[in-house]
Amino acid sequence: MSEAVNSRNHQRERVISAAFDLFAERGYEGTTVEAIADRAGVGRTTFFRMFRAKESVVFPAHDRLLAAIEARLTTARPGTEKVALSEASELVLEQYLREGERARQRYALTREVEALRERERASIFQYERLFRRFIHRWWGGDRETLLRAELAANAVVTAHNHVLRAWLRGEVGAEEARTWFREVIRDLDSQLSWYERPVHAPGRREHTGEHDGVSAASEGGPAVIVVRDANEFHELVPRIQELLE
Amino acid sequence: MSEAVNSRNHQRERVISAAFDLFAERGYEGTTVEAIADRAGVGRTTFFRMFRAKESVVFPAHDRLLAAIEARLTTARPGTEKVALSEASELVLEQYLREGERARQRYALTREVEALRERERASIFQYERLFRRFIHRWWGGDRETLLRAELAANAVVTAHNHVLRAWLRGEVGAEEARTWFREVIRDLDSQLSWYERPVHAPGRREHTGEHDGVSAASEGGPAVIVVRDANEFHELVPRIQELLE
DNA sequence: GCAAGCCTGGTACGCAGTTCCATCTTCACG
DNA sequence: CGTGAAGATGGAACTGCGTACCAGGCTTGC
Repeated sequence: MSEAVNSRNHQRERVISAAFDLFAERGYEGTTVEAIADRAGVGRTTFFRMFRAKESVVFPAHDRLLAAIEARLTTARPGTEKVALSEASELVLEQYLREGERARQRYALTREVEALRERERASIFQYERLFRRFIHRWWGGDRETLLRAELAANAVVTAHNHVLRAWLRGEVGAEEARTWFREVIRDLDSQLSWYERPVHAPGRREHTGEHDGVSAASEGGPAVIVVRDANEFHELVPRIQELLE
Repeated sequence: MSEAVNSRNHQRERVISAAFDLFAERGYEGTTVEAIADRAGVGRTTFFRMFRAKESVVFPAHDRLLAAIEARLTTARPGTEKVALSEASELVLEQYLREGERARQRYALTREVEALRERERASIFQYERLFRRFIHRWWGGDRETLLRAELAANAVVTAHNHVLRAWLRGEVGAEEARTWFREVIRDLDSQLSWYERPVHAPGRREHTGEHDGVSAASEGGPAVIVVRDANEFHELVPRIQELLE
């Protein structure tokens, strides 16, 4: 965590800001990479070392986000897959909400510029593929379940994006978006179950209390418990106890 | 239907063939637009008049296909929407089966070249949007059904592409692909019906037992608890309770 | 303090895609 | 047939993205 690294992060931030400023002033196509580099006080070469392409500066957090999702999905255990799925998507939502105005700027930009829309689609496909990979694995990993896993993954991503876009367009506030998203995921639940229904017999799945708003992942070591509504925690204690055993 | 039009179509065919030949010889990136134009005996300028971009020569029938789908969907009447949906997707499948080897060449090319994969995704999104537009209209066209229309459209397109890809990879023959596709669409039927079912009133969902603890996230939000030793969980309950308040 | 690396920025290059213009073909009409 | 208009063609020049290469400055380790 040396000074050099810190300064590089700062430099990177400066480039991103310069880019967004210029995009706002002259539009995306009207802004050359050279202009961005100049305003940020770096060379054109350095820009391309920081970002693979001009488009990439618009979605700078994408890779980190993908990694975070993968990390969250990896923690899923039998019975907690749906919570993992829901919370992993929520990571994306939260990232955007955190970015706030810049995310909305990017959205406005993306609406206008075809090249950026393509870029956005590429991101969405990466999310879908990631989710599909995990769901497919959870559901057995054989060829017959692949299509269902794909459908399930796409459904989650689509639902998430639907809510996200509403927020990006300013149609709902941050808190509304959160609750709406949870609602949508809950609505989707039966769909995912349907998709999960395998062609042949599934491995049995004991009741784990996932519908009770609590999930737990535990394998001997430390246990992590997620309680969706802290106010009803005491009602859930028996369930949690059960899950931990 | 003059001689000129005929000759132009022929010329266009020559360019496409030249492009595919060169892609096979030197790869996509290794082939310049100038080389394609030269081999086809036309000018570089003419190439860009025929195809918007280098990528476009790889998917030359795309626009026509979109139009055909739209035409088929337009003929849907109350009660025949699902047939229209199924047959419209089948148009795509049939187009590929008709193209035969060239379609498989394109698929192989698309697997290797990122730019072409992006292009393919863009096509898929166009299909999804088209289907969504129609489904949404069929289901009333109000905001509440939009998400469900989106989910339904994506499900159809995803299922179709799944089968199509199996054929493109040579895993199934043409006839198998056709029957499999119909089978898949039939399986999807109950899903589409579910998606069609209107959303619960925007007011409030009544408090059913199975959703306990999940819905009321407005206060406090989810809590995450880490228990270092799951075995001692019960001893920690009072303290956790305390922390949550 | 010196040498071995890396980060930086500059130059040059290839190529996609656009614009402009001169030339050639096609077609309609007298 | 002939002629003029409209449109199609190809060439040349230009912009800008992305890459390769190189030289100079800065950090890092000994």
